[in-house]
Amino acid sequence: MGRPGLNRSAVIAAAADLADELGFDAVTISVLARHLGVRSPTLYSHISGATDLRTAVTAYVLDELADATSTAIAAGEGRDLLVAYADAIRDFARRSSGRYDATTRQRVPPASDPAAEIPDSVTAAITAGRRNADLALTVVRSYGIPETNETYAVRLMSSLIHGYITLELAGTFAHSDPPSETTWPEVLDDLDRTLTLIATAERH
Amino acid sequence: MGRPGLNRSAVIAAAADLADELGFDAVTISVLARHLGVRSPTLYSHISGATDLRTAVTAYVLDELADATSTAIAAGEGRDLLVAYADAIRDFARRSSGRYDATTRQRVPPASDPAAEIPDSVTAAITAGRRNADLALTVVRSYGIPETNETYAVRLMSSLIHGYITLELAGTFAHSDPPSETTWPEVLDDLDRTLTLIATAERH
DNA sequence: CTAGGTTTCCTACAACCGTTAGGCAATTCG
DNA sequence: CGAATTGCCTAACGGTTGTAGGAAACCTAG
Repeated sequence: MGRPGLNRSAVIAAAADLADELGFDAVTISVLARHLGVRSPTLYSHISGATDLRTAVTAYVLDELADATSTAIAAGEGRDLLVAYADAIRDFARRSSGRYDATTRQRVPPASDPAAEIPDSVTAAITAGRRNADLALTVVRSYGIPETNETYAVRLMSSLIHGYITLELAGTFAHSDPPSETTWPEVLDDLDRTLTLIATAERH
Repeated sequence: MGRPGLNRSAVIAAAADLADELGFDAVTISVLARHLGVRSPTLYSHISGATDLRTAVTAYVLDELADATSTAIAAGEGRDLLVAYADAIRDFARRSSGRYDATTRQRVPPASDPAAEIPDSVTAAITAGRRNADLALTVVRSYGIPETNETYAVRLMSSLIHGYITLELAGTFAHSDPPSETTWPEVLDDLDRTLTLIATAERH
């Protein structure tokens, strides 16, 4: 039925590649259409607009990231697990910075109109986001952190990893010694120490 | 000489306010012109284009942020200084999220063409960025951290603070207990502990 | 008070992007 | 082979960036 050609998945995957090539800001209908060798209106058969496209890319990339970290933390626990997890995220961000940008640059819609339909891409992004949150929880739990402090530990770990990667990618660390490559393991050392402390010591 | 009216500073200040009102993405020639009650081409007398405008806003806001943290850390040392510093940044980000976005969303130009002129707004942003970096260094130094580890400590502290604020602003912490307000002081506690450790313990 | 110069702002225009509407052609199924 | 389905197209509209050139307002000098 009908003739074969592009489909939604192919369009979104191409958009993710485009983000890596030219930056997430270049993920736009016209640029993407040019890259795919079609005219702009063609894409509206597969996506419902520019925001839908970008949100769909975010969801797609969040799933890729969850896949990457998921396989990285397949084995090990405690410090090894933390390093594997953090390295997986950082490697992902360095290998494809446009994709990583997509995971952070997408604002959650203000949920303004309760009558408004929630697009598929939004729920997909939320689901994929939760998947990543669950993986972070797995890492924290391997430290034996009591349930009361799980959320706190996830926030601490995520903030530090995300913050370091963001600043590194923005070039903030590029103009001072030592190289960012050197300080990264030290950051993980200190994070490991703190997570261990949270697991063992009683907190007020 | 000439008639009075807008000038570059007024335009950029208005753009910063616009970022807080409608988000940094809304900082665009046409929207800004509408807000100022003039036509779009008018703004080209004061700025050289959309990118120049956004970069100038970044520089302007980075200076505001440096002002805020600078007065916050006027007194105190160690833990008190850290809390004052971090709270100043977080308060700034929460009070004006569009402005804070401007500090992070601006990519450094790839410095592609060595023959290309570097616009004033870019050098201003770099200078303002360095001002903020120096303030971070002041906080770290008050812990008595040896010079060898200063850069590392700045990176650790900046990553954690920036990461937490970014995720908090993105709403990542909004759907889990305890509230973000509660975990923030704990983050600073752990950061204080780690900075103290870096200052006293010998590091490999 | 008038003339010049300077600066601000405007209209007009070209190019590009997002988006909608409607039509042609290719493919697949009965 | 015919028909439904689907993919892509052209045409067109509104909005945005950016350029060119002109008109009005203001300050200063004579």
